[in-house]
Amino acid sequence: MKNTKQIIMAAAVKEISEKGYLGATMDGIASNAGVAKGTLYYHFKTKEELFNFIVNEGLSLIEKDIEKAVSKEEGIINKFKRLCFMQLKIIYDNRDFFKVIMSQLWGIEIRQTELREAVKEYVSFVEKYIKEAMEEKIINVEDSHLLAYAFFGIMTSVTVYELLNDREFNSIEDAEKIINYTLNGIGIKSISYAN
Amino acid sequence: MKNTKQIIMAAAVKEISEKGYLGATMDGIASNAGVAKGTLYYHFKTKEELFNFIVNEGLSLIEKDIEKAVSKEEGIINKFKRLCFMQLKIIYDNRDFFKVIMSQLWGIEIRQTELREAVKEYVSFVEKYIKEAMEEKIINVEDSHLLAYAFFGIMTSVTVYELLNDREFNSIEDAEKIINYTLNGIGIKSISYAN
DNA sequence: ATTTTTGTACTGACTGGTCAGTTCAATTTT
DNA sequence: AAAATTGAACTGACCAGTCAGTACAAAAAT
Repeated sequence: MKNTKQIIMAAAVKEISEKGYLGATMDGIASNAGVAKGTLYYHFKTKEELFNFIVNEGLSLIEKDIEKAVSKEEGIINKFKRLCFMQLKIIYDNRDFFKVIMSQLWGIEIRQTELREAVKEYVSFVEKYIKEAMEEKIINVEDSHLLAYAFFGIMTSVTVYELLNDREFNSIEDAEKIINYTLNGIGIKSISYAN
Repeated sequence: MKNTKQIIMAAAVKEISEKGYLGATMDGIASNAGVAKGTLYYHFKTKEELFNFIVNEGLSLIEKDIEKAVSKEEGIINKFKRLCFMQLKIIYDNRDFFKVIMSQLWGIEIRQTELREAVKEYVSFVEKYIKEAMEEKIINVEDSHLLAYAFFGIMTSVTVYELLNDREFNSIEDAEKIINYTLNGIGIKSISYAN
């Protein structure tokens, strides 16, 4: 009935989201999961292996979720809108997981460069949809790569917003506002700067 | 002549941006700065104090920079555009500092909640300009608070972009593209979702 | 003019605590 | 019976913070 590996992973995500990778201790994760420390090392060889497993498992589950929801939609416009909405929903539903990702995205340790590769793949996955929409002339931009990252950034700002305001960001209203900014921008036309 | 405190701070930003707060060691920072460990503790009481000093110093310098550049512009439209551009330029010029901020934004440790307070203040500072632009009906959104965070998110995605592609993001072209997405969006009109 | 004192900056060996990872015999679950 | 889990003791590397001492220039005392 109880899947020990899943329980350990959930406890680890919680712990790492709160204390960071180095701040999280194997003892803490074990006691949080309600298992003995030995059990952690029965399922995962090292702390790093546990971390990598969580990241890869998490990201691939999310990709499947998006793929499933988007494929149900008819027409590229609806598909793209659904992609935006799913991205927000998933970040909200997996806040702790995203905190782990965001906090570990920046350094030069092996686990961090590996994480970046995984995230890069995920962004490419999103870019696929953007390219499709571009080819159908649905959206009016020319650089799908750069846009995919801007997309990633605006969506993750949701988590920042929530964290910084001790506020539950879950109203459909707010999600729609964010999506609207993404799709329509904030209004001022054209720009040119240098220096 | 040489300002030891500044040298230490620069070395600390570099070290923490690469290894995170916990991964960075006082020994490493000291040797990186070319001073003895004791010198660190002569200038800063603890590692945490060093961290907090870096964050507050860094953010207030940036605010001053933006204030200065924006106040030179005439008219709210130009001011707002300059704000966008400055934000991108500052992130690019202080990549390591921003990596420190981004990696430490997420946990529940004291230094992290304090950092969030500082960043919150910074976002409020940006929001001020957005509100101004809203009141003058220059931009067509109604929620300045939410927008300030979306703005923060899209701008920081620049750093993610650069990191994930081992690419120097510095061309004015790319900056203009990002600003255009921010101002004009990516094209699809209106949206409504629920579930 | 010289000696003494003071304050500031800096040094680096040392300490005490922490934590990943190990080991393994005993128990429980399947 | 085999697989999974427990629990507790142990090791050794690592690191924040300490502290007694050095260096030295400038001010004060003689």
